[in-house]
Amino acid sequence: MSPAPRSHQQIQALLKLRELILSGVFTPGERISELDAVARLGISRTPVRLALTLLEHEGFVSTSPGGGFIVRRFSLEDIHDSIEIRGALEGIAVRYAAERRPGDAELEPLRETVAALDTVVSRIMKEKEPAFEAFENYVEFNGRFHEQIVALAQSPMLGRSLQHVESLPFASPNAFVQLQAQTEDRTEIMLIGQVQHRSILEAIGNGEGGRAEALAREHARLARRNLRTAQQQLDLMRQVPGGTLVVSAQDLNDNKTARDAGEAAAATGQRRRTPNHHRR
Amino acid sequence: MSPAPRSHQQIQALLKLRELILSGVFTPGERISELDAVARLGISRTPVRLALTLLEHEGFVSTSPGGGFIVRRFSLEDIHDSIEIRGALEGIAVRYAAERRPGDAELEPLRETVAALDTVVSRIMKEKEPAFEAFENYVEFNGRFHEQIVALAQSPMLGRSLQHVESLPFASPNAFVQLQAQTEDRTEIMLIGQVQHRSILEAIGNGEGGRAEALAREHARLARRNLRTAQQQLDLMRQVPGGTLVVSAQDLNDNKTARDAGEAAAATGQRRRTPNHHRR
DNA sequence: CGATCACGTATTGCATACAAAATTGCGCCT
DNA sequence: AGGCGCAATTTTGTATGCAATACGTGATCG
Repeated sequence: MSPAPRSHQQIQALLKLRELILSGVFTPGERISELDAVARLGISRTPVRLALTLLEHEGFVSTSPGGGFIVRRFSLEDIHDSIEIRGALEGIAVRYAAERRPGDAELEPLRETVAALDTVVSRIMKEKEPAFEAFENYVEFNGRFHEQIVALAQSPMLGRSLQHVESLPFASPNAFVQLQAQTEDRTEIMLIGQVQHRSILEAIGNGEGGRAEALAREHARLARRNLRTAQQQLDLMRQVPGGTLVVSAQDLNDNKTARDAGEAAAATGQRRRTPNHHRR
Repeated sequence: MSPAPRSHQQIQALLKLRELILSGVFTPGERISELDAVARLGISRTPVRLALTLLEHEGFVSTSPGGGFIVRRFSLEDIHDSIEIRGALEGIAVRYAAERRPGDAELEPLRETVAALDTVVSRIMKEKEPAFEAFENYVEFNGRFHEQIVALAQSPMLGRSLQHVESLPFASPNAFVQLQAQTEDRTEIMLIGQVQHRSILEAIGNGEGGRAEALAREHARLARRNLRTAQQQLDLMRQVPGGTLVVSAQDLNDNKTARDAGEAAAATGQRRRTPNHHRR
């Protein structure tokens, strides 16, 4: 009937819940009851329940032993490993791409993206106070670059695995770019990154599979360098997509001592309910 | 109250549907309607629907444009790539394991598994007609080996990604072992595989991360060799877990010509309904 | 004779109602 | 006074009913 409302409730529930988790409304370790979510979203239990199950597969929540869902906690090591995994998968992608020996026409879109990145990066490096808009451009073309190398691999399975890894937002190629904009050594990092972009393109064009793979892996590790920076200033971490899900070992202990008995009960596999949660 | 019936309907639905798909009752490309599944399973629509959604995330089915699910088709390239991805992830796992420099006590379980594999392999190679039981033993210890190297990596994210890849059964480490039992060059393959097992263990023990990674990757490629064997005799493919989901380019064309107009309609994004599907 | 529009039917999607399981709090017994 | 057990309430899990959407078929008009 109405023009757009074919957007199903499931999708709405999924998006809203993901947003609530990422924005920190639901804190890591917190238990999400269906009724909570239903009351918050105004959507009935069936689609909410389905959305929560999907979020579990995406890794945002895990099922509690007694039933129900809890928001997952992630450590800095988890982010570190996710980046490494993404690098390995992108490495396979560019190796496949190189070994297929794509024609010039096929490589043209990637060439254009790299050229666009060249322009954006050089502009950012020239200006002392780079405009916010410039970084948005960088995010756009950087994302496109990563999409294109995966597309060039022509491997549905590879795309599937990468999509799964990047469902955790801090594993995506653009996760640390906005943060990078505020760091001191951003010019150095962007320079290195752009050299790697060009080198990967060159390696694919030359059919140098091994070189392309090594480059892609090392390229991903640039994100780990940014991660270390964010690690030192934890307030920066809050700006990283999904950064609110990260709980340091320090915080973990704090939580533990704060929740004392309750946490112990949860550890024994007991269901832990939020004590008094009156609503409406 | 009752001892076991706490096994929920969702899980039953998931298991049964997965079994129906893997056993070939639902053929690749076939549309699965909820009502079909409900009638077949005797479970109400809600858990069936949820199970189908889960199967979608596992990769067994995909959503049809007009709604509903269709059984996914996999090509031999998809299997090839899945194995490569598993190899890459296991490579990271053993590199992490090596770089952690685990103590002797920590490595002991892996040592025992490798020793057990030594025994099984040497027994299989001695006998002219190796007992079926021996291969079952091999499957058990081989699976344990792969579990243990992932555990040694101590990386939840890595475990998560591997679990996702191996949700497609033909990507699992043991997928081709039963098939391997029937091939001519099984002694050679098992010999190589076992040497690799030992070498990986040695590399982890010595802290040789790069070597361990290279070995794990090459080890996974043994499965690709088996895949090539199965490729030549497509009847062998039916013995591989999930092999019924594999549709060669040849079969794809056959299906296409057979379904002619209907397939064309589906290609335009129209919903395609099974014409007359009387039941009961 | 063909094409288009309208109507009928079947299937998906959502919401609610009901049943079962579990946890918490209270009471009783030791 | 403390621990164990029972009961009540909250919450999850399942089933069914209803509404909306989309497809197929038939009829009518050009």
